[in-house]
Amino acid sequence: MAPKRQAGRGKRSFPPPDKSRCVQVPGRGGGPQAPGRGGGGGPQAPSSDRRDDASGGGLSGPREYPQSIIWALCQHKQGRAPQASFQQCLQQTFLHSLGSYRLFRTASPFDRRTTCLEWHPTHPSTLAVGSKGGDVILWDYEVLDKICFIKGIGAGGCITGMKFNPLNTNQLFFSSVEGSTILKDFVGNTIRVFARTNTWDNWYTSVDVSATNRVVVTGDSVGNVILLNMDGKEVWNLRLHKKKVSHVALNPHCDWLLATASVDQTVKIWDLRQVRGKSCFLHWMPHEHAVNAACFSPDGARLLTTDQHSEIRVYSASHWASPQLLIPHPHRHFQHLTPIKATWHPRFDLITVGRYPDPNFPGFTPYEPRTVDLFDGTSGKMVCQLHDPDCSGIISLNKFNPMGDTLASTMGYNILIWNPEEAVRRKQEGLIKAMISEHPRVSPLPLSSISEKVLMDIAVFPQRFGSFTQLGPF
DNA sequence: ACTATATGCTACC
DNA sequence: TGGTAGCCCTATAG
Repeated sequence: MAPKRQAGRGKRSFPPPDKSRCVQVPGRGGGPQAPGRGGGGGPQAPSSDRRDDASGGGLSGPREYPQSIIWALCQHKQGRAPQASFQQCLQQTFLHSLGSYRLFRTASPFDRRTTCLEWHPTHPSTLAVGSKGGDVILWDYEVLDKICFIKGIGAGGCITGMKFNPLNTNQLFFSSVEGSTILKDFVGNTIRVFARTNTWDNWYTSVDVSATNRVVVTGDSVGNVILLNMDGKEVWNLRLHKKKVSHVALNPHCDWLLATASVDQTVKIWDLRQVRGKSCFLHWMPHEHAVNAACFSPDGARLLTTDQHSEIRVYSASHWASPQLLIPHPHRHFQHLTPIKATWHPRFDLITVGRYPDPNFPGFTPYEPRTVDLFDGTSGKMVCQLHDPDCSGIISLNKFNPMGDTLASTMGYNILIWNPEEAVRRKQEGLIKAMISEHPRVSPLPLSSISEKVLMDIAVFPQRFGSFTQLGPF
């Protein structure tokens, strides 16, 4: 038998929090044990063991009717293509490009595990990552030394939730094991304290913010949820769950709709306007295990839940009573692992989640790689797996940036950035730039004169190409 | 190579 | 309903 462990149990006296905060640049640029190329971005070994089920469908032949992006673009430009089919075609194209995603850059700036990951809402290459010691890094991965580092308190400082202030993107909301939900600027100055427990026995576990409704929601480790306005005034504070609240999420399109997930093995949907107590939920979704996360889809119509064992669920707002989709997926809980959370892609119907291979999960194979798995959000089929042979750890958190072309992951102490093969991209961008200077709009160009690869890029990521923004429906 | 360490969760009394 | 023994079994530093 394994030796008896005593970590993480019972009452322990924590070191008194050192409240002094300072700003510093982390000393370990890439980290001594960074997987291969901390901050570097050198040539990448191709990942040979990726399974790419998507390649069967999409762009096998450029002129194949009707999946060809050129066909779809023509149809769309002439106002003929049904929106759904065009969107589907773009998704197929994106899936195809996922096959070329490689580990682009890594960083290991912390002295403890990463616990939290959030992209900047408008700057496409900047992300914030929080750690178990309360440290936070703000990192522009395109500019190697452009970082902010907010020092945490060390033991017991764990960042549990993070959200850029939608009213001022130079500020971040944090919930923390240190016992507060707080708004700070990038230098670490406290702008406002929204909640404080004043005890080591209870702490905040998650935070979300609505810009339209001007409210802040935060959950704690004993089941309470607090609703506050942007000034920090408490609207209500109620015990909505029997155990720790693991996640709170406001619906992006319906700002009075709240989802809460808990280790009490339930997810609940609430109407913020009429919450009175734990029995006032609109809907109640019991799960087989504790639940790590409940995320609304970008259009607000669906809810994605991740449990602590082997289930990912998708619920539809039109029918909360039973899940629309139940995806079996190994991501079991372990005490010293950051809980695995599945997320939506911001623009396509895709779900991203880290795999923790489990000998008891059907289909387990020895030495099964710890991949990042992507699922189709409607069929539930796995469409792609990302893996880099130099990154052997379990990847707990995964999030695509708001533009949808870059994936950030966290693996233990490390931050990983996945991008389409860099050389290919640069080449394409060079091509596009040349095209733009020659032709300010794509319309006068005969479609046959543009390579399919270039068209695909314009269609899927028009934001990259300035003047083409008007082309798509997004 | 080996060990200590790190605010999880469940079942049970 | 509260306290805790037993179990889940990673990844890092020394």
